[in-house]
Amino acid sequence: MNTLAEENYLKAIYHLSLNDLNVSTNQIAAALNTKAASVTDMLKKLADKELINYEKYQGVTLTAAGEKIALHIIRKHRLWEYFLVEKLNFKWDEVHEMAEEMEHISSVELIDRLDKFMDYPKHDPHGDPIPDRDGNIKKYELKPIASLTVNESGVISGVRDHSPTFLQYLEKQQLTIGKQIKVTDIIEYDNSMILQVEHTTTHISREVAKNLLIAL
Amino acid sequence: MNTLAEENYLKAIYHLSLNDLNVSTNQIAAALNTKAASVTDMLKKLADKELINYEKYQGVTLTAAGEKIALHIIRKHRLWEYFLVEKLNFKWDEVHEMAEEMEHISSVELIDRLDKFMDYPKHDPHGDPIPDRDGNIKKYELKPIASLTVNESGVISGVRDHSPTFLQYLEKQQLTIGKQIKVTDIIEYDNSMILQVEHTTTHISREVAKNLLIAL
DNA sequence: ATTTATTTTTAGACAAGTCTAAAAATTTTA
DNA sequence: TAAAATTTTTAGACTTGTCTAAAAATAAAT
Repeated sequence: MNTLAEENYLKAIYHLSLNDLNVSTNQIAAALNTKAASVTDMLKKLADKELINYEKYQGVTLTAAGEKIALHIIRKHRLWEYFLVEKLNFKWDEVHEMAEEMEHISSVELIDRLDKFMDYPKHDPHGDPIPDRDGNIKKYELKPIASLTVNESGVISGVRDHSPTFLQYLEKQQLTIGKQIKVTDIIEYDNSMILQVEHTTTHISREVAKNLLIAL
Repeated sequence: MNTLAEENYLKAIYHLSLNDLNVSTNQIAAALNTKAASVTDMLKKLADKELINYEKYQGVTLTAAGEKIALHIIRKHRLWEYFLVEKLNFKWDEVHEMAEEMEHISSVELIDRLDKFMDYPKHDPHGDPIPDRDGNIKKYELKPIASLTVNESGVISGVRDHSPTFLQYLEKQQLTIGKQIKVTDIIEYDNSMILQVEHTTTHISREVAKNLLIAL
């Protein structure tokens, strides 16, 4: 259907679109670890296939068809991540690279059965929503802990940084998905925050607070 | 490590080696649905990497390194087939194409955990032995039902033809892995055989008898 | 033991996806 | 708003894996 490279471009454009309406060539190049010239070549191909809207120098957006494909890849990625954590007992910081390969396995029937096997999970191990088979995805309604003020609380429900080092740090501090937290103090000097997490207290930097998300 | 194409060539050569010591260019081309000229190109590349022993016009054999890679791919293929049948409830005739994609997922840790998750199966759904993580594989010690004489019996333990049509036929006749069979008669005219399978009687052609294997 | 048929290899070409270097367009800055 | 900086595109080249057509080697047949 589509090549591996095309799928990776569509997925990258989808993710970048969440932050910027028009995605630039350089952004895509950075996300895919390739060069701008290569990106331009591929953008022409994807535009020919009507998977993206592309005008020279103006950046790109996904067409409905392109977005559907991107969401299908993301669905597969997140279901496989869930499988790896829940069934094969990998940690949440270990599964991304494997899922990057597994998301390209083509069978739709396989993914539907996998979904059923795991009893239709709604979120992957990092709290990201899993699109359904028609490409419907729950709107992302989380906000960073950094936006809270003293005495506000919430439930940890997602992360903005998926890097293993960040995830390992959170694990060590017990700051994992589902945990109830409360902001007990904010240090004015550096905007770092003191959190109450279950029965312990943790001190996190503003950097961490911006990348840890709670449910609204 | 190795490209997808290289892995497919090594696997094909391994399978063909089970019937012929030296595998010919044309045999490989037929197995991979490609042209002899393309095969020659790839054989040079694999020989450069010392994964095959190759002398012009003489056919090829796998080196120890090449065989190890082939067996690793086959291990992954068969474990994924087992997963698809035992965990996702696919039928034995539906899993080959999916496993062809899944066998190229690279993580060794993933496969070891999958193996454990399924409690270390020894055979895939078609009765083929699953190599261990070091590339050791049980010697194939099965013989076709066609080699039996009247009143001999055995347990169905493998197939020589993995095509969906053959597997579906066997399924319908209840001729599946693990079934005890006994030859009650052989029709001299066409060498077809009458089998006792549990409490029923089935009549199979010589063609089928050659492709259905029982344990020694 | 030659001729014929078959198999295999070489030669040259092509598509996908990438790259570097240079040109063109856009954006920023003074 | 014109010059400078940045971004994006074009041009041309390279790699991987494939192909067709033709040449070379091997095997089969008379």
